[in-house]
Amino acid sequence: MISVVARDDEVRQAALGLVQLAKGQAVYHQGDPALHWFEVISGIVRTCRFMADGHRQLTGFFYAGDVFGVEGRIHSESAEAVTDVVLRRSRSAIGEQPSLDAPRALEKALESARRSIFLFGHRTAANRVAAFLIATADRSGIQAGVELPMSRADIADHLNLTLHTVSRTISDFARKGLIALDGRQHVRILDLGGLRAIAGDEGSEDSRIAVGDVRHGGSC
Amino acid sequence: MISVVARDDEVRQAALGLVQLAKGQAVYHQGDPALHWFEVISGIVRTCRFMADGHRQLTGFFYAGDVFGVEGRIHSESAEAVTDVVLRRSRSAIGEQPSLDAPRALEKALESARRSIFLFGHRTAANRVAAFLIATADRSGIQAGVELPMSRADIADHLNLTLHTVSRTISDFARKGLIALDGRQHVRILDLGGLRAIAGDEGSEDSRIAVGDVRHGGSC
DNA sequence: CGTCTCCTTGAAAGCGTTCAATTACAGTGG
DNA sequence: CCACTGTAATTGAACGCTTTCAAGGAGACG
Repeated sequence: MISVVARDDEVRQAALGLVQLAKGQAVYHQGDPALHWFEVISGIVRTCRFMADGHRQLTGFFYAGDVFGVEGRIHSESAEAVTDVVLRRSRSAIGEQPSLDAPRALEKALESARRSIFLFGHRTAANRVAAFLIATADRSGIQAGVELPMSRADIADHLNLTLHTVSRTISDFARKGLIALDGRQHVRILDLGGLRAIAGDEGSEDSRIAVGDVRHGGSC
Repeated sequence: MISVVARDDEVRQAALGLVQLAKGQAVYHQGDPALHWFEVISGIVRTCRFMADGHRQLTGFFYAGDVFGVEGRIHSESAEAVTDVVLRRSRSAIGEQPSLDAPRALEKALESARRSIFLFGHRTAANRVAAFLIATADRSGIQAGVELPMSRADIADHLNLTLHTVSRTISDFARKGLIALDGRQHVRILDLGGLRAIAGDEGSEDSRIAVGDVRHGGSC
């Protein structure tokens, strides 16, 4: 992991507020003052939080166009480069100088947080991994293929599972013919319908919400 | 929405954009157009999402001062009154008429979403229930006592557990002397330190990312 | 006093974790 | 180009926790 760019704490700033980081480097750390927020220009970033018991919780993966680091005065999570990345740095949206883009950044941040909650809501390991694969495929753009540049441990900490369970589940999917593994980090989706069935949801948010006049939870 | 208030009150409250709902009633349903967002004046509201497999996911509890319903064009979750509630209704923050309070509402929504993610991140049932009790105690205001107006099923769906496991865990805590149960819905915390230890985090670190004070003209 | 709903508790089964070992892969140097 | 080496991923087996199935109890309300 040769650092051809800036070091962790001395982020190099180019003319346009662009920041380049090598794979594995930290954008900022949990507890740092939240002076800026970031937009991903290229590459992938993960945000994570280190709990008192030592285990790591991954709160999101951020792709090109995504925004992260929108928080109060102090970053409650760390942000790290999953791949080599280029970011655009913007002044903090909150508290001080309100930028025009700030509300949009907040919306995107909220959307991302909701996506995480949605993933967690799935009950079983198969549910979560399937939902994760579908969601990742959607965001990667390529329809039938999913790139997984993050490690199994990253996925595990994102889904609140162990890397063993993630690995097992992915292998199971391959065994059942739902997906095909082209190397470790590339997944071809063979049976999207089956995957969706396992995930237990429709996958797309706005288009089909089958809420007729179904009275949920009668005692409400 | 359905109003259970007397006529004269209704008129008075409508002028202020206030809405009153009885326990169990829905504020809006999943899939409804998101024309407004809401601030809790009194009482407690839950937001929930119904998954395709039939199970319910509770994405948050909202207390006085909290804001919910800040979303895109369509509500991706339902909102329901856990107790009798009074709400203030505001015009939708997103897309159309930008209100001055909109960014603040977004910030609060984001804070709430992060809180949920934080809860989910805990590994075991004991972890999650302990974290939930501490968080709820903090928000309820009363230090050593926690009111739990929501059902065990609500808590379970919030923590992604079954109501059985929630019940068992709470009973265990009581058996170990960490808490005392005064009826089903009131919990006295006897050993906050022990509870924190089980929760596996400090609990207070997160409560400070709140966005309370928006500073005007402050320098970076 | 009965009924209803919600909560608690028990026992067994299922699933994910843990511990432990093996295998695939990328980077390096011969 | 191929062997070597360290890291990441896969797989196996036993354990433990949560769920599931099933039953019993506690309040609330008429």
